[in-house]
Amino acid sequence: MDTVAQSSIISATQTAYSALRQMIVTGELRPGEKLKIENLKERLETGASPIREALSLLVSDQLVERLDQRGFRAAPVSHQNFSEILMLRCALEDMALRQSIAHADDAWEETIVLAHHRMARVDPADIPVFEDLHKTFHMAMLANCASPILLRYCSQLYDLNVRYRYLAGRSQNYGSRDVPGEHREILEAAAARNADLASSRLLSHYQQTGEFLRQLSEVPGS
Amino acid sequence: MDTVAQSSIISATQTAYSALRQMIVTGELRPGEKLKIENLKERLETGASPIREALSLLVSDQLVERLDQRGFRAAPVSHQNFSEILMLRCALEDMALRQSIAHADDAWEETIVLAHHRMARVDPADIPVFEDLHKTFHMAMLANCASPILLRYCSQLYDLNVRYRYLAGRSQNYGSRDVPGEHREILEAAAARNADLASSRLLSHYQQTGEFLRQLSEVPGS
DNA sequence: ACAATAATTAATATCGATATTTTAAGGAAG
DNA sequence: CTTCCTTAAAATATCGATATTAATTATTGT
Repeated sequence: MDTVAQSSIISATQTAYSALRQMIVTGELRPGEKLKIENLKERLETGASPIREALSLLVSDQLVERLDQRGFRAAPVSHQNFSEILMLRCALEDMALRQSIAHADDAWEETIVLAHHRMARVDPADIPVFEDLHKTFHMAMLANCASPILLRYCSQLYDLNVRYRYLAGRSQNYGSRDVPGEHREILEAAAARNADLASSRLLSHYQQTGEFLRQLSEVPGS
Repeated sequence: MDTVAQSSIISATQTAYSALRQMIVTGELRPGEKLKIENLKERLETGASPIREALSLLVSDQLVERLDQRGFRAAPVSHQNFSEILMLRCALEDMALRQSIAHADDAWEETIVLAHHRMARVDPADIPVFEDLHKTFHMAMLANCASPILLRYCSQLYDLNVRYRYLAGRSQNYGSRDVPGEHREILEAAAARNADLASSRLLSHYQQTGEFLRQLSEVPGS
């Protein structure tokens, strides 16, 4: 069969999953777009089975919808959906952050300082690198909450939100906002174990971004 | 190929998904148990592809775990996991119920009254029927919250919790508790649009069940 | 011309077979 | 007797092909 290819250690399904996820989050696959297996087989250079399985995984991440016997499509977007994501993120991350701080120890404090440092030193214009470190930073803040399911939900909602950021167009600068400063202040409050302050800063951070995105025109599905 | 079989309207994947879900929730497939495709092919009388896809869907429901290249297994259980589910359910259902009541209208009120009636009139000893109506009742209370993602999380957590009820053994009666009475009181508070009272009754309902289950011995995985 | 229906095309869902990888077993050496 | 390596068995992951189902186009009758 196929000579080398995905030989290595990682399965074709995982490869397809990561690639498709990336393509949907960045908007390369548009909201509502029909996801044809044949089509994706070529683009990802793999068989139908791994793609089908990857799409099934993405269904539960709410990035893909399965239509009865009519295959898959990228999840559609809407103002309503965006507002819901923002609202839920605030509620769940508030919960996670407070628990995280409640269990704070030196090791965790060092983790978040490091995650912040790594994010702060790269150029935010290098989107893929920055986005990755940005998520790592935010998740590190929550990671100490000892609630894997909650973390999973936060991670899912984070990705759904990032998708809207990409769809709104990444060339936007954030006006008069000092986003790095906001990050630093959230970090400082968390490191100081001040849950109320850290949470209020985090939620404000999200809501400002939410307000900003809300002003941009919605990207229509299909 | 196979003559009749899954002819009808519903796909083999959906059939396998429902069946496997049921088998895991009821404990027919034990926590931590290896889920061998060959094995399941026989039991469900279908091919490997639908089973594989169904298992992928269950992964995101957190009822199944995927191990690198070593297939699937039923999600393990633990006290910690149970506590987390209970905690999250209380937090998320509190949120959903309050929003549901905030949007209350006559149609919703009628829905929950009806759902309660249908649950109340069947014999709780008829487990499959009662469980179905019980979930329908609880979800109907939340359904008015206009937040599909939140509802989905609540539904997931509900199922994860039901699994623990099955694993703890369904023959248990709930001691001195008047569970039907608790349901009625939750319904009444919600119908009266008293969010604080309804929520406090709902959470107490869950926490009592939680305490009860916590006393039973944990079912070991594999 | 237009609706309804029939033929055609395209795409999905599923099967059966195969290559890869993991697990288990069996020896040989230390 | 234990450890490591080799070999055999089992199971997974994936492919290629096919039957089903949905979408599209052509056709016919009014």
